[in-house]
Parts: sequence; structure tokens; C-alpha cells
Amino acid sequence: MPDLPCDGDGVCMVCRAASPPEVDLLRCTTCATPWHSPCLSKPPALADAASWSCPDCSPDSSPAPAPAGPGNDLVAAIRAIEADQTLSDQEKARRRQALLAGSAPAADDDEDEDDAADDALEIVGKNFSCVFCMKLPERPVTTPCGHNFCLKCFQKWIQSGKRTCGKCRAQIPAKMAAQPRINSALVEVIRMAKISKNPNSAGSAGAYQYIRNDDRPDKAFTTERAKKAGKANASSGQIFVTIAPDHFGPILPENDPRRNIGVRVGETWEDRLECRQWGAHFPHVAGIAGQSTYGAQSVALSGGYEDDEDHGEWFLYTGSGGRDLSGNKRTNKEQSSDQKFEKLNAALRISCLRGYPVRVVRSHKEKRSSYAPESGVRYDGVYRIEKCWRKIGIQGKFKVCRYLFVRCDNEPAPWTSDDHGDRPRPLPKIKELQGATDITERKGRPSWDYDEKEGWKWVVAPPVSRKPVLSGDPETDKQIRRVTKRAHMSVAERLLKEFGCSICRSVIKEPLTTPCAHNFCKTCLLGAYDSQSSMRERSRGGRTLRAQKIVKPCPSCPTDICDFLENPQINREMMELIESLQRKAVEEGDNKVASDDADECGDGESEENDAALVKEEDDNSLNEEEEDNADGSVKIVVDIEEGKDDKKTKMGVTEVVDVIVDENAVKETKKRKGDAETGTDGATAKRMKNMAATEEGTRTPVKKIRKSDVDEGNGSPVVSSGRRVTRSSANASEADDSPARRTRSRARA
DNA sequence: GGGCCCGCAGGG
DNA sequence: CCCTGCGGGCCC
Repeated sequence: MPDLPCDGDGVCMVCRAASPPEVDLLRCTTCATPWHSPCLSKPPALADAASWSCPDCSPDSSPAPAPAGPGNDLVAAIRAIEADQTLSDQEKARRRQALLAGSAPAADDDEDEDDAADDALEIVGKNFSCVFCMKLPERPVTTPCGHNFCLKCFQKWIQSGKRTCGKCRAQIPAKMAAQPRINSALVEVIRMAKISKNPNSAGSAGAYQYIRNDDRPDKAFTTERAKKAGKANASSGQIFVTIAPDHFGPILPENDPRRNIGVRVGETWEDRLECRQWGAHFPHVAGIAGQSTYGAQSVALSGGYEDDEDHGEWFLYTGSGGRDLSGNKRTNKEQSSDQKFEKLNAALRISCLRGYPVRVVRSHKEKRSSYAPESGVRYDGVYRIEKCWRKIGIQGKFKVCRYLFVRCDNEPAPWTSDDHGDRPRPLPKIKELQGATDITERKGRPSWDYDEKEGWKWVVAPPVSRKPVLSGDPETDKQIRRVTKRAHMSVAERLLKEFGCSICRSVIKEPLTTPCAHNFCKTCLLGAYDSQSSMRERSRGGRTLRAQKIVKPCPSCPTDICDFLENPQINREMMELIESLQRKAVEEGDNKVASDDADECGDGESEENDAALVKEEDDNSLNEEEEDNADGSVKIVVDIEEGKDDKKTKMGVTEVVDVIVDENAVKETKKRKGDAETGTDGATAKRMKNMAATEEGTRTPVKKIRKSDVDEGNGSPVVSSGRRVTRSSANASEADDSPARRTRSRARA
């Protein structure tokens, strides 16, 4: 019998004795797990009990020797902290936390936070603590055995070679070890509890956004939806600057609360995602940031368009579009139609006409420019667009939009040894203007211009921002709206709402957390696969084929949770929290629970407008705002109250999806567009695509079913071989690849 | 090194 | 909702 600790309920996993007497319990000084000492193969001498480390934490008894290096150093460091008798328990916990988080202990932190005794935070705090650092989990992850940890603590644990749960010693699946998923329901609840604690910050949109954004990881991260780790399909990390996404011009110190220096010319980031986090250029793929009726804030020179021509202080830039992006592409070198001054190209033209400063970043991917950085993405300051026009591009067939950018920044360019920024310079002579059409140049005074005394500055008030100060991601915006909208609910109710089961749509009972970090009632989740064994026999023509494993996708995402379903463990911390919150909600005497449920199921309203967001359509209003906005910092306060509810998980959607039906009558459970079914690799996708394109008459029969049917949950298995790729022609049901065809509505009843 | 893939973010 | 898009990782 191997050594095993007590499980989450205090039951010894060896002798199954429930709640062994306190004297028989040994607590590991490294991982804090309780062990039943009579059941240990090598119980420590009594005298050593205080400094005892459990078998999982002591290297000498470790069955699989932990890799040398950081892991063991970590254990040693934790031991050193535990052994230090000059430290209080609290201080030990704090240092351990700091160690696990990989940072120096910060003395200030939460010391003075507990006096307000906010119930919600208290309840949450009481129910959740990371096994390792004993604090509220940061970016919580949940093991299949139902225990919660900080992501960082969990990762340190894994890095030190451990493959068992720090609490119950259950095996941690390799996949979870490799890529733990953040349990976003917990994140939300913890965040909300914190927000509720700072009522002074509640109510202002900026504050909500800031808090939410602050909770995003420092680096780009892989979401639960992405199938691969790494930045290829990663979500943005938090935004570090406080500019609105439609902010024009340099990013000043007041918008850089982290460093208070602003974004300086020459600052370089690893890639576009990191660049985005500092606000220099927000889009992660697109080269132009802007809005067609408002202007363009920034561009990236990344070598995407061969027509670009870079001379450092000035360059010729090419608009976007005119390329065939069918087949799920994001870029394409080849022009296949004329570009027009619409969308982002129109945005650039507005910046040209008004003389706005446009931030410019250069990427190492621009190989044809001497001014590109050797690596990464660099901020090179602001430019003005002096002219734009259209002309047949280098490829010789189609027109492209062209823009002349001229530098106008107060800081010297990264490639000069000047100690000063730009002076106004004469426009370069552009040969190619000959033969150009649609030539546009600025007539009036540029908004951003040179002043002999003060240098480059706004001489006309900058356009008033139409957007709330960034949030980092659309999820955030939804959260913001939701939080704002439900501000009238009690804290406990709001928290409870985060714990909705997406199957039964009410508050989760006996929560299970899947490895993909979705939470469901135990009975709901298990019930969903009721009639399904984990293997199916296949036979054809009288002979039996190899048994095939049945894929059981998570109801909320494509992840196969078959293995998890074999032995799912209730997330007890979550369950206790939910129960506490329910008690509290009852105490508060609100009888809103019923209306909550109604809201939950019925959110049919939606389609409110975003009127508040688009009111400023009138461009001429800019100047009128000038007195109030002398410093350029005023933003429209947008009423974000009324956003649409998140419809992604709503039932009863009647959109038609295509499902390929095989002999076993498969069923499609995907709720989100673009979800690839579980287990389809790239090759399969490609095959499907080709099939769609070439086998109109011969492909597998396709049956259309309604999502609403699917969501009702009748019918069984869940293997789908039909891939639905939303982006254009890859759609398996659309054999016709033509753009015209693509623009047609694809939903037919 | 070129092609493919596909989540994310933003515009409209 | 649906479309677009000067990414980044990986495979060939």
C-alpha cells in the first residue's frame, strides 16, 4: 500500500478512517497536507513531527525522482521558511506565497483589508484557499479530484515533478499538468467579491474595467477554447495603459500607471500581442487600427504588403483588403481585387484629412526596410498622413490605397542620433503620384502640428473618444455590462449567479469542475451521458470491427471529458461556498431568486441598441468640445448599462447547423460557431474542406438539424465527423466557393 | 522556408 | 451576427 494522505474531507485514504483524532494527524510542512500518521509506512519520530515533510515532498522517498533544479530548490526554500522559528504562521504563509508566485514578498498587501469585514469576500475567502499558499486562489485551477489552486502554485508544484493532487494525492492527468485551465467561474466570483468590497470603485465604468483588466495575466494566455498552447491562438494579456482604444497620439505618463513614463519611442516588444498590451497598436493581426468614420490611430509596418516603401522619417503605406481570405486565411500575399477607401482604409483617410497623429510600430517581419528592428515590434513615434491616393499596385493588376506618412514626433526616431524630435520637413517627392487616382490631401489645419516653442502638439482638440477605456477583451466588456446591470442585486445573489449550471440553468448543486474548467451539477453532467457507455462496438457486414472509444464532449466546449467522467469528484469548496451564499441570500431576505431564474432562461429581450456608443457620429462636434477638453483627456462617459446579454450559452437558438450523419445518428452539441469537433486534427479539417470543395454530389449525406433540438438533449452520442468551419468556403455544406455565394445567408429553416 | 491553420479582436 | 485581418506555431 502506498502512502496516502487524508482527502479533502479529512478521511484517511489508507484506512478510510473518517476524521482521525487530531493527535494522529501530521501536517506536511512543505505542502500543508494532513496525513494519518498511523498509516504511514515510515512515521516520523515524535520529535520530528513539527518539521516533517510528507512522502510526496521529501525527495528521498519520492518514487519518481523529481528533476534536479528549480523544483527541489523550491521545496528546500519552502522548508527553510517553515523551519524559521522567528516567523509567525501568517508570515510563513505569506513568504510561501511569494516564493510560489515567483516574486519577492510584498509586505504591504492585504494587511489592512480585512477590517471592513465584507461578508461576501469573507464567505468566499472562507471557502476557497489555495492548498499551497492558503490564500484566495489567483487564476484558480481545479483538478479532476475537485481541489482548487492558484495557477502559479499549481504550476510550481507540477514543475517540481509532482503528478498528484497537493491535497488528496489523486493522480493529476497529464493533460491537466501540461495545460491547466483557469476556472473562470471562480475567477469571476473572486473578482466580484473583491469589487463588492470596494464600493467606492463600484459604479464607475473605468473602475470596473480596470479591476477586470487587472486580473488578466501579465502575458498572453491560452484560453480553454484554444486547442494548442502558445501564442498562436492566445488571448491577449491585460492592457497596461489606460488609454481608450481609439486614443490618438502618444501614450503619456498619465496613461501608464505601472511605470508612469508613457510609451516611449524605441520601446520594443516581443510580438504583436505584447505590443498590444502597451497600447501602441491594439489589433493583433490587422495592420491598421481605426474606425471608418472616425480615424485611424495606429499602423504596423510588418511586411504584409510589398508595396510599402520605408524611408524612416517617411514611408508609403498600403491599405488593407483586395485579397482573397477564403479558406480560413488571415493574410494572403496576392491581390485579387481593387482596394477601396472603405473600412480601415477610410479610417486612414480621415486621419489624413484631419491631420491626426498616427502611432507607428515597425516589426522585424518587414524584411525590406532598413528601419525595421532586428527582432520584435518597436514603437517609432507618431506620423501624419499627408496624402493618400489609389494606384495599381506592384502586382500590376489591382488598385491599392496608398498613404504617405511623415514623421512628426517630439522624440527622436530610434535610428537617429539626433537629440531632438522632428522638425517640419518638406514633403518628399513621390514619383508614383503620377497615374494615381482618388488623390486626397488635407486642406484645413492639421489637428496635430508643430509649434516653435512647444514642438508637436494638438493645435486642434483631439477627437473625443467614443470608447470606454480599454478592457482587454470582449468577455470583459460583457462582464462589465453584466456587473453594472445587476448592481442592484445583492452581492450574494450576484455571486450565485456566476455559479449557474449551463445544463439545468440554475445554481449548481454538487458542482463538478471538468478539466476544461467548466462547472456543472453532478447529476446534470452525468445525466447528459446517461445512455452512453464509454466504448462502442462497431460492426459492419457481420464482422466486428475494433471497438471505438466514444468521445464525450464537455457540454460547453469541444474537450473530451470521457476520462474525467469515469471518476468525477465534487468540488467541495465550491459547493460549500454556494451553500453559504444561498444561506446569506436568504438571510438578506430578498426574494429575487425567482426572478433570477426567469432572467436566466428567458433572456429573449436583447437587441437593445448601443445608441450611447454611436451618438458622436457628428464629426463637426469636435471643435465644440474644445473648452472642456483642453488637455485632451476628457472622454465621453458611456452608459454601458444596457449591453446585450451573453447569448452564447442560451438555449433555443434556431440557427441551422450542418451535421454529417453516420450510421449511428450523431449529434452536434457545439454551441459556438467555429468550434471544431473534438479530435479533429488539421489533416481531417483539410480533408473536410477539400471534400466540401470538390465532392458536391458524392459526399456523405448531410442532414440539417436545429441547435434547439440538439440542446434539448435527446438522442445520444456525440461523435461528430462533420466539421463546420465558419470562415467562408470551408463550410462543409457549401460546395460553392465563390465570394458571392459566401455572402449569402447560410441559415435556412 | 513556405504553407497551413485557426483563436482572437475589432469593425460595422 | 458576420466579416476581416501586415499573427504565431507547427508541419512538411
